Amino acid sequence: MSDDVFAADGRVIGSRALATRRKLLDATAKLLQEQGILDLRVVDISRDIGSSPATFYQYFNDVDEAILELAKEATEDEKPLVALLQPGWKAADGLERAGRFVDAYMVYWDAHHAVLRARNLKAEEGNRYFRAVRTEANLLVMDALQAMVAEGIATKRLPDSLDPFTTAAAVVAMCERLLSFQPEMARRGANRDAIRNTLATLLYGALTGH
Amino acid sequence: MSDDVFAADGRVIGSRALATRRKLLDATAKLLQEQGILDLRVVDISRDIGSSPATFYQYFNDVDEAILELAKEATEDEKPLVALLQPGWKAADGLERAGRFVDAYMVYWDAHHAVLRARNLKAEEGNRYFRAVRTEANLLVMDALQAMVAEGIATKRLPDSLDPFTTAAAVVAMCERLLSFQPEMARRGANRDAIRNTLATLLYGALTGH
DNA sequence: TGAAAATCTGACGGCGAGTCAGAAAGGTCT
DNA sequence: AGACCTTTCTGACTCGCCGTCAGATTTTCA
Repeated sequence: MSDDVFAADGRVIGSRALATRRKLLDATAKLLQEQGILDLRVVDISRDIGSSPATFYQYFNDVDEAILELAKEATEDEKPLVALLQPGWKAADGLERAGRFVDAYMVYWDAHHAVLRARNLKAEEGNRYFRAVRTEANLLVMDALQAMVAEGIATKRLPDSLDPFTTAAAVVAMCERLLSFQPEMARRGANRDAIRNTLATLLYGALTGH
Repeated sequence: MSDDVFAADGRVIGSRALATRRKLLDATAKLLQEQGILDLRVVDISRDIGSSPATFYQYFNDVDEAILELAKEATEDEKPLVALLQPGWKAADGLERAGRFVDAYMVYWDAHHAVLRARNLKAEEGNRYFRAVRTEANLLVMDALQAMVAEGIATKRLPDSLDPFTTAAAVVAMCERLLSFQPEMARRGANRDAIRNTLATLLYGALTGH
């Protein structure tokens, strides 16, 4: 009943319209990636699908609304990451498990980095809708991370000067931001493997105290 | 001879023009802070100083050029941070020294976050000038961080699976990004002190292995 | 003070945002 | 098939900002 999709004026749309809307979203994602959010034009998106700006406004009140939709779709792909963050990383396999999480995070990031960057920018600039989407996405992972830190503190491996929630945020921050730097670091000689292993080591340390 | 300041057409400008240019830069910073980069209009900047758009274009070819200038100015304020990152953080005082660095970083971030966010966005979207400015700024701090990590690895306190450069990048990433999250984390109960102490603990751990 | 240099701005052409009335396409019923 | 209705699309328009330039205004200094 409620996976109905709506046009900008609120009416439920049919299958032809749904296809058009999908094409617009894909074109938005593509151009966001190619040109960046600052040069994203509704005219270009429309032209890209061989249509006119008026068509775009049939489905979205503005570009933000389309990006927000893409951000929500990206959140779906973040959910599986949680499965890689079950407590109990031990010396024997902890580093390897951290590595697997980093690998998965890299794949996720690669697939959505343009949209995630846009989402974060809008969230940081105070847009409440983007804030909500980012929070929802981050909490998925952060709840799991927080539990691991709490366990580490309980077993005295980690100092109690760590706030679990903030530590979880720091770990997410590290992952996101380091991957943003990636192209530039590559230019300075740090390759993908070095980033991967360093990130895994840092995560393992911050989360377990090993 | 070469701290001359130039207008957009390349001529050297006098003191009246310099003052106008300064006012434009300040207004740009103010509006960047208030409205965010996506809604920044040359018209608004000009209006803010009681002038017309044409005046803006006397001094800058476009808004990016003004933001770039502000980013360069922000870099100056980052330099003093390096002094807080001399190797030799020991158990006795290391955590406290990490805390002092975090404090200084917070002040720096508060003063410039709008500009730094804009700089990072442009850099990540591939703008070479913003990339260069960001790299220059980050390297100041990262060279110092890298040296500390290298020392930690040499003394076997840190595992050699850490790449010093990447670790340095991760530390910068954590600082930058965590402060971005700050307003949102506050809403979820993590106060400024918790962030400060957690960040200090994580830095101390990542840099020294303690 | 008057002429030259420096600085500022009104006014304009161009382009993208967003709207709306009506055209086109698709579906239904007889 | 054809008349009619609903859904979807778009041409054409207004508005506001961008970036330019010629000329107005202010400052300088001989």
